[in-house]
Amino acid sequence: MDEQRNSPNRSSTAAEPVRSRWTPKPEQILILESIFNSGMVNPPKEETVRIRKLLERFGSVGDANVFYWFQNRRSRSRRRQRQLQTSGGAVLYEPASSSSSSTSSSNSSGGGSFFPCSSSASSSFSSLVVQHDGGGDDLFSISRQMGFMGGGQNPYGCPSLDHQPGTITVFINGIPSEVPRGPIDLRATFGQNVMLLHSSGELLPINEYGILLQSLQMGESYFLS
Amino acid sequence: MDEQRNSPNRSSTAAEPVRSRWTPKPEQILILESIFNSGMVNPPKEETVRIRKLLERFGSVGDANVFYWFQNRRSRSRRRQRQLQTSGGAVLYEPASSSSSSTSSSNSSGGGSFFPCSSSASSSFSSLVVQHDGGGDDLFSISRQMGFMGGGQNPYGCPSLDHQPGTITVFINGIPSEVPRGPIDLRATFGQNVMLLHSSGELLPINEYGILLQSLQMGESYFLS
DNA sequence: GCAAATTAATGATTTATTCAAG
DNA sequence: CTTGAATAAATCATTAATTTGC
Repeated sequence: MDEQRNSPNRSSTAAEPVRSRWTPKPEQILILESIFNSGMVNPPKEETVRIRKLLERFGSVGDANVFYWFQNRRSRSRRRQRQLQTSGGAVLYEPASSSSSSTSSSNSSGGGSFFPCSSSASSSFSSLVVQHDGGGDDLFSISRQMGFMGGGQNPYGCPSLDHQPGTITVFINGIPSEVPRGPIDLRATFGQNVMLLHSSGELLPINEYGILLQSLQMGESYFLS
Repeated sequence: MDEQRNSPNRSSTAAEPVRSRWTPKPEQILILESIFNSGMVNPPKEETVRIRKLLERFGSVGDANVFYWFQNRRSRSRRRQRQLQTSGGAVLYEPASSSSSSTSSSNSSGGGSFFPCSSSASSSFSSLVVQHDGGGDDLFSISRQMGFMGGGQNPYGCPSLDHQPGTITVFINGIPSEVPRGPIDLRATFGQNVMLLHSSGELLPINEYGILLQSLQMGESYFLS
């Protein structure tokens, strides 16, 4: 990291600090989740700034807020995964959430189309089963996954301006499914402790955050865990 | 904290990252130690900026460097103290250092007078026994000791511009000694695991970092450990 | 003396934990 | 109860001390 606590607001009376905190807009959370699930789980400073600028379209944010968000996202992902690991396991297709009812937690809150995108293929996933509650998880540690996407422009899916076309159709457990091209957050999509096998029997490699390292291939067949 | 890693330099060839790091000047270390030992162990952002500006008189520094320095100083203080706690203890007047000989470690390197001060009474201590190697230590945790010295100007001893006059004379173990007015880092001055008693028998309170919470009183007698 | 090799210090990064706003 | 913010602990990585062989 860099700097340190910012104390964005300080009461003038100096007696009671009473800080307030950033409350991310649903649109912002969608963007952040999208980026995280696209595999960029620990954006370097440079990227953080770009992300912040993106988010600012929907409300004021600081670089620090973005940094914190990713830090907490990683941390809590990992923790939940660990708890799952030690206690009951092998719950396939489980929504991963703890609280009961609707749990419109965080993203997927509002209804409308947020981004100035071509409506489809933003952070789809939705066509497949669970309403992912943002519970992608991992195990050990990672170092320097930065350097994604070379020198270029906008690495993330839709939130950016010029994005890659769209989704591809694959067969998962025999069911034709639309998935986005590129890395996929397996656990966030299908639930915890999930593995994906190609029809050849080969296990698809995922990183520590449960994200597929390569895109699924159009028209291919895969099987879950 | 705030931001995050900065990657101050990046090789243009992109093959070998080879980052370099800030190497504080002895003068800068003296200033930092002085501030830390004065009791400000976790300066808030605002203070950090002021400290950085001070340090810049002796070489380029960033706010982040200052923040890191205090963070590491606290952390390593605490760790060393913990190790002392668990293993052998009660080594009085021990220089706290591990390596053998002269150990002109870090600060106290050059000979001349660093600060544009009135030569005397900068970060004295020196008149008393051990050549403090910067081994002040503490125990558990602290939160918000900020708010020192009210709204004002320059809280630290000499490095700042307009400083408090000077030192006072007290008797320690019967020996007349010059100590600076204000908080004193007990362990850095006298060694690890040291306590100071007033001649009345009362134990002087120190904070978690081994720093006296109040100034010694001119002419009084104190006893070590 | 000196430079390569080794070790010790310490700046910078990441992870874990804790606190508190909402 | 969730989660943004802050901090501490652990770790990584580079720089300075030092040791060693010539």
